[in-house]
Amino acid sequence: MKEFLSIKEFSKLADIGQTTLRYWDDIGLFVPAKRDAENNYRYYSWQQLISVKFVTVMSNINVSLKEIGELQGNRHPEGIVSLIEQQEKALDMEMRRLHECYSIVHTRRELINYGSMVLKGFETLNGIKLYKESDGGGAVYVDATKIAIMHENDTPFILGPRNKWKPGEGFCKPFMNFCRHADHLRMNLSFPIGAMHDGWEGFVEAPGEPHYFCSLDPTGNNGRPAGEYLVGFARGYYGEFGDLAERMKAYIKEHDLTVKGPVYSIYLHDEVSANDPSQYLSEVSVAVSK
Amino acid sequence: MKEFLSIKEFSKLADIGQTTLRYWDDIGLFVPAKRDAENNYRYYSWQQLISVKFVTVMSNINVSLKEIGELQGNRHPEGIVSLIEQQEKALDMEMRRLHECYSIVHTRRELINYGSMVLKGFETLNGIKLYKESDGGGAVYVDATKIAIMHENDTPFILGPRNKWKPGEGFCKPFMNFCRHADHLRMNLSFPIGAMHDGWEGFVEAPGEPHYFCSLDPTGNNGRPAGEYLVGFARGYYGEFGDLAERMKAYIKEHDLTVKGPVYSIYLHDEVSANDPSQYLSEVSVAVSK
DNA sequence: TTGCTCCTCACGTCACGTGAGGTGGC
DNA sequence: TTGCTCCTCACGTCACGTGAGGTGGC
Repeated sequence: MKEFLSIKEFSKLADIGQTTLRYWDDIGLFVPAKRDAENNYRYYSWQQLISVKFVTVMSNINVSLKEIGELQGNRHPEGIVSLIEQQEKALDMEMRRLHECYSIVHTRRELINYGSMVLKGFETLNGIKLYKESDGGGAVYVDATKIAIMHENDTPFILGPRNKWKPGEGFCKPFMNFCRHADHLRMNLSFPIGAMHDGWEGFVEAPGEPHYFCSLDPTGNNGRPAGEYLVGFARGYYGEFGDLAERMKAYIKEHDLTVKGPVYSIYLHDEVSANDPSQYLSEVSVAVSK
Repeated sequence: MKEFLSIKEFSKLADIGQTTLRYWDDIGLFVPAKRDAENNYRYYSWQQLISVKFVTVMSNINVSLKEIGELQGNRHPEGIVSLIEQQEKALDMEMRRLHECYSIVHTRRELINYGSMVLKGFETLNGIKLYKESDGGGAVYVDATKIAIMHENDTPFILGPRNKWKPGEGFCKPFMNFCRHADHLRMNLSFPIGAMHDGWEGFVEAPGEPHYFCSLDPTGNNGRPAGEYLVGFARGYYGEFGDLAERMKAYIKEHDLTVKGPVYSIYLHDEVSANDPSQYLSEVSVAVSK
């Protein structure tokens, strides 16, 4: 009549570590059904295999051992149901939170990958997106030094407040102001951040002073619509686009293009993915028609 | 030219606690851009608002600060992408795990609630399910002391191995054997557990010795099909059904019913939801036709 | 005697939280 | 002088993990 399990047997069947079981015993959360009077060995009943599982589940969903213990002492259906109801709600929120984190890292990964492809001249493109130069016959590779017309998909974002630039001041104040509005605009600042100029003239005048910052949240209610864009790339620090504006201007003139609508700047490689500011990479795009 | 932020300002804008920032500085994970030479005040740059957000996101998805720190020291696109790819997979598993936990507590809550309704004679039924006595005209209340015919929905489960009962032995060995097969049968023992007899005769012979145990996993590939069932309730310890078999037998004879198929026992209130074994509540059901 | 399981006790770990006691500029 | 912000240092917390040293039955 072997009705009791040693700590090793119990640990194996319940899939819980022995040290965890000893700890739960120490704090009085889950005590063995029997103790050997001589050597103090712990013995668990088979029924405890059932009740211990509830403890592990609740612990797995981040209920503190204290809270679990309070219920273990006084188990009744209403108390258990009320705890479970609370935790179902908490779990729901936790899963939403994780999903947002997933969305954040996924968005960033796509930007970095895009940037890496640009730097490699799309050697690794692999047919995921089709980038076409306007003057070429078919699909050709584009690298970071080239200006090209590309078809871009919809890129949603949340637009921040309008920036105010005072002469001599850098990104600091407008950017901090953007951060301050995060809560109010329901922005999660962990998403990659982009920038926007109202129009082409504004960009040419002051490429480093965008009219808006934006949070590249895929659930955003605003964004860059799908379509044909003139696209250029620049390496270097935030807002430093080198001669990119000039090169794009020359391209527009040469190909007799008309640009319209806002100019979008997106950092593909930034603080997060590079040590050296000279290695940062941004994409500038503006809608075009012939 | 206020280009730097005090720890308080930075803490507010980034939504990270000051103690956390000091700790991250201590361990070298995320150090302020500047330190005041005189009073050792910490000053953060606005750019750090961007990079710190990546740290918080990675930390939020359970990447250890050590792992994050290793990348912070040597940031390059490939390393970041590789870490993110790993974490996307880990996040996916974590979300599945949480979803299973949700399913576990939800299933248990439904059983407890059902049990509580039974004990209250369905006073709180509220039209969620329709329980009918076979001899009554319409829908009537059923309590734990009554035998009744009810329409039951599909109840999925995973069936364990066939139990072997030796005379004089209790639940212990068969139940432990069931637990031992958990991994192999892809059962999560945290789900509520039920039992099954092959047929009515087997149940009447030995109500406390079911032929199978089962895990009430809603994704199970087996289960009690939807249909009309003769249902009875019993209070008391595992496998102790009192005179329930006799009462059900009398009901069958009186109403000239034919029972068929397996007999299902489900614990509505058990170890988890009650202190006192005399308060445990189980439901026994078997398919019937007239 | 050897190997195995179990015990207790002390200390470590991870990512902070919480005061205590002191500084520095308006 | 008062209030505010910042500092360091020490200790606490939560849920264990990790030996160290010892027991007890085959």
